[in-house]
Amino acid sequence: MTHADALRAELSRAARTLGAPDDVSPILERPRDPSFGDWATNLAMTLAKPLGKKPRDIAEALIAAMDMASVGVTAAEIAGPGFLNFRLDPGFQARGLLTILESPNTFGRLDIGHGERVVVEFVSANPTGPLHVGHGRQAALGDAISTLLEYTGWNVDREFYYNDAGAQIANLAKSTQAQVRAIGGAPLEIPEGGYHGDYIREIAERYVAEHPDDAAGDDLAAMQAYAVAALRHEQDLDMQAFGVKFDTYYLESSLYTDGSVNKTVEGLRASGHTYEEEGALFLRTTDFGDDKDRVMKKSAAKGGDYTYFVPDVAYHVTKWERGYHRAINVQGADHHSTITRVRAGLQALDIGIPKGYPDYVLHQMVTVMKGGEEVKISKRAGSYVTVRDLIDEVGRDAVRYFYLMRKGDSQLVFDVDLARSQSEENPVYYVQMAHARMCGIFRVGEIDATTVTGSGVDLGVLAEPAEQELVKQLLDFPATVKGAADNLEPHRIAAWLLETARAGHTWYHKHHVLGEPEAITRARLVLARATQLGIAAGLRILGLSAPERM
RNA sequence: GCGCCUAUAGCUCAAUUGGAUAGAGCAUCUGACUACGGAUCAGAAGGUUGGAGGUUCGAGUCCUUCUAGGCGCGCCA
Repeated sequence: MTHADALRAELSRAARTLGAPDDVSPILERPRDPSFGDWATNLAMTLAKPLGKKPRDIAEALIAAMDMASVGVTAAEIAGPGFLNFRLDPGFQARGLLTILESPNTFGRLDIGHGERVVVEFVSANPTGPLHVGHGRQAALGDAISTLLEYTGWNVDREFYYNDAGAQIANLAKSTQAQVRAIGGAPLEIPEGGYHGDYIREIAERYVAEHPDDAAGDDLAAMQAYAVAALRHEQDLDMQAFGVKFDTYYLESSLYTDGSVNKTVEGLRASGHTYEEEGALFLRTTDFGDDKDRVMKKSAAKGGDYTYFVPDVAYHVTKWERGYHRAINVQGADHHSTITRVRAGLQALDIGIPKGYPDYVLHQMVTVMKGGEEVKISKRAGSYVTVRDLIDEVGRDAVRYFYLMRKGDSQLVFDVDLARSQSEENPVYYVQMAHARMCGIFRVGEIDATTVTGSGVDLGVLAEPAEQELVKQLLDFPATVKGAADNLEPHRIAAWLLETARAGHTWYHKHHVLGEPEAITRARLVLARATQLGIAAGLRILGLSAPERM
């Protein structure tokens, strides 16, 4: 139980003695202005209506009813329209640090998920080209969201869905074939809707070298398989360079071969939500909030294939059937129209899948600037900036932090030319530096940091304002983790790290640890150790390294 | 035209989900290195939160409307 929990409980108890309902749950906040104290609550204002009294009178009664000493409160004041401000005993507050030292690996961890399984799907790029900067945002977001969920008690699987079937793959195969034939001397004719990137040429060259029997480029299936395998391998290397590991790779093609697509179509037909029109099969998605019905199966005149959303529905059925009762899809905002469609398909099947399944985290587009101009990202035209370029340019940590420091639903401008100069001022180094500094204290003092337990240390001497601020900041970590996990917003961790680093740097600069009177050195070592562990924990959630020296 | 997202300091972004005097970084200006790392610190300046109404003790946050931008609206994926 954190100190905030204890204070909340005491507030609830006091409120009930005044006649408040049993389920009263006071909200504690850190006041913006530290001169207002360490904790503040608006409880008296929210109770004004149900109790029929003035907020300030209720606040006074609450103060009288509370046992302040038991929760370390040294002063309580009423302010403004009825805020209650609490001031804490410094030593009482600092003892919260001991929980960090006792179990560094569980600091901030919560059990919201109760070990239930959740699948987080992200990147899911078609194997038709290298991963570009937009995929990088997904990789950073998806990975951090996954770690956040693990941190809060979920059993998480990271999944990559490969659209290795359908029209785009056929285009890839034909584009490869055109390049293979061009190598053989034929004029280069990239098909309509085909891919123009140089990487197709390279794949074709390797194909020719490894398939001397098909120099003419007649075996389209072989070229398709070869190109897909080559691009999947490239994408794997990209993700490896970014430090992202997937637990499962799910192939769209398998949904056809194992009968899932057919089963889904039969289920939808049986549901009564389908109809035929002009030779095509439609799903009445308007029954589930879509603005128009969608084609499931094209008419014979258009090829008679299933449209993409049919395997998409089948795919999400497998998620449910594989035991994931929670599913989160991280996708670019350009895919948002699929949300209604997929959910409609799952509802139409009526197989017990809840309405909001799956969850979506949409992120806005990434714009790339190069040479002062916007680079239009187009795989088909062959113009883009890859994730790997970015990592090579500025480093993994800086790229990850850059993606994660802002909310997903704001657009992101990535200026490639400024990437390097920005990287030197990237806040991630500021944060890592704070961690390295704490490590430096132990290095210079020749102290094994793991032996600092805080037992027998009087933490009451950590009374300097800079120390109290750092203590409070560190103890806010669990609440920050909860907020970030509940909202699937890793940028909150980035913001916490920045604040903590600032508080750490300030404290470090103002107050010396080593060479002080023993009582002070011992207490400050506890604070240094807690800061080191806290920052490392935050960095770990975002997938960033915590270097001991820089 | 319809749907989703966005608009906050010169720039890039926050704001504990409706709380008190809207905060950081970068850039600009002024200061601080003989102590654990100056990749740092202290300070200054910078705002009608796109406009207008509304809801209430209280609005950057919720509602209405307007403006501007992004994305989507296919028998493409």
